[in-house]
Order: sequence, then structure tokens, then C-alpha cells
Amino acid sequence: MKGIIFRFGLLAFALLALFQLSKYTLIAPGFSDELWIAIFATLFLTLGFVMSRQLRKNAANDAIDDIDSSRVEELGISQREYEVLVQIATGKSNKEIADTLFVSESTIKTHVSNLLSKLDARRRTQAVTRAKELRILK
Amino acid sequence: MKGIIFRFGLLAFALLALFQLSKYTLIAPGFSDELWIAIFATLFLTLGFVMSRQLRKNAANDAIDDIDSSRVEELGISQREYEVLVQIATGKSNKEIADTLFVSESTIKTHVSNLLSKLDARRRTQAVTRAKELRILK
DNA sequence: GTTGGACCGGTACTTAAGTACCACCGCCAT
DNA sequence: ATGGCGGTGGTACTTAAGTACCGGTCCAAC
Repeated sequence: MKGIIFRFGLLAFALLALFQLSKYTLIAPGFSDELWIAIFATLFLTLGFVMSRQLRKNAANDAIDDIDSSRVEELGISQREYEVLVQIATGKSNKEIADTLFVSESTIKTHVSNLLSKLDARRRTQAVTRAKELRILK
Repeated sequence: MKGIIFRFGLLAFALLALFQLSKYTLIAPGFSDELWIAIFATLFLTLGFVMSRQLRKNAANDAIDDIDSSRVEELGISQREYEVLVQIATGKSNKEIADTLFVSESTIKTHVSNLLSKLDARRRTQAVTRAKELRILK
């Protein structure tokens, strides 16, 4: 954030310096004021555009980062339980989750049951929506 | 989209016209070139910022609009079935959906069963993920 | 006017999900 | 070394979900 402002500020300064150089030296002494205005208008319009995009992209990345938060630990959800939660969100059955995680269906049932109580849900579908509300799932 | 470009183009034109007026008339004939450049740089930097934001907002709205597409009809999903699908996605049970839609649980079961076959899913959780893949649910 | 689809509701059934225990193992912290 | 915790797995059970029919109403299109 601060880095972006610094870099774009530097760029703006460089452009103004370029103007000084070009006006009083050999490069383009004959340019009219209107032309200069037009050039700088275009330049800074573009600059504003790019800056805005950069800032947005940064904000978006931050948002993605804090979607998966450390709230999982606060809820007392263990590593394995979270893995099961992710599998539930993809729409798999207990048997299918058991197969992908190489454990028995009984184990998955235990994990799911623990997840439901920790997420304060009564159904696996509700657990998924709760998890998204709590920003621990995409 | 075209409206935004038109409006901002008009705004840019107005600013340049303002420059012409102010330079050769009574308002501010004594301003130096550097000052003018600085003023226009700031103005157009802001303009670029605002334009970019407007365009982004528009794009976001478009994206939300085409998330709910007419693919629902292609799949032969009826109005009522879609309502049930939305309710499923919130994590409600058949009984809860029945209560909110003022029908019996049997009816909801029928709708859910039809939805599952139309969405090619075997569980309601899978139906939700399928629906999101098909962009008929947020 | 009858055919078709959407909607509602029911019965009877199978299967999946969820609950409530219990037990065993491995770890690591007190 | 003992207690707690995470992970695993089991049994026995209840409840929810899903399937496969059926019948009925309403409405629009042919």
C-alpha cells in the first residue's frame, strides 16, 4: 500500500521533471501550452487508472488471504476436521470422503459430528454455510 | 459502459474548455505553465481513479447478473424447484424448507428429488456445488 | 376437450446422515 | 508416568434424506 503510493508518486515526479527538461531544452521547445496540457492529461489519466487497478488488486489479495483465517483454531477445529469440512463442501458423501482420506466411514462420521457441534450446525449443509459466514471456507 | 465513457469524455472536454477560458480571460491569466500542469495532472489523476472505479463497479454488477443465467431453463428446472434449490443452499432441512414455503415436507422431497436428477447429483450438498459450477447459484 | 406440465401431497420403502457411546494408539507436556 | 488430545475405528441406534410410485388440481396450449 505505502509502496504503491511511493512508486506512483515517484513516477508522477519523473513526468513533471521530464516536462521541465523538454520545455527549456532541445527536445520540444515549440510545443504549445494546449498540447502540453493534453499530453499530461492523458498521462495522468492513465496513471490514475493504473494506480486504481493496482490498489484494487492489492485489496483483493488481502481479502483472499483473510478468507482462510485463524478462526479455525478459535473454534477448536483440528487439522483433520478441517480437511473433512473441505470435503463436505465439495458435496461428497461420508463414504467418498473416507475413500479420499484413506480412513473408514466411522472415522468420518466422528469428525463430521464433532464439526457440527463446533460449528453449531445440525446438518452438513448448514455446516458449510456457517463455515462460509465465519470466513473459514471459500 | 458506453455511457460511462461518454460522461467522462464530456467531463474531460469540459475541463479543457475551462482551461481555455481561464487562460485567455479574466479568471487567472497570471498562472504559470507549471501550475497549470500540476492542476491538470491532479485533476486527471483523480478522473482516472474515479473512471476506473466506475468501470470496476459496472463489471462487478455484470458478473453478479450473469451468475444467475438462463441455464436454469435449459436444465428444465422450474420456478418452484429453483426456490427449493436456493433454500437447500442456505443449509435448511426439508422440513424447514417446507415451513418457509408453506407446503408439506412430501412436496419438498419431490422437488428435491427432481432437482437432483436434473442437476445430475446424488446428494443435496452435491446439488449445491453443481449449481455453483453451472453458475445458477452464488 | 384433452393433453401436458407444474405444483401439491401422500404411502412405503431404502439409504445416508447423524448421535452416543466405547476402545485403542501415539504424542507431548506437566 | 499420567492425563489430555487428536486420530482412528467400532456398535447400536435415531433421524433425515432420497426413491418410487400414486393421485389430484390448476392452467395453458393445441
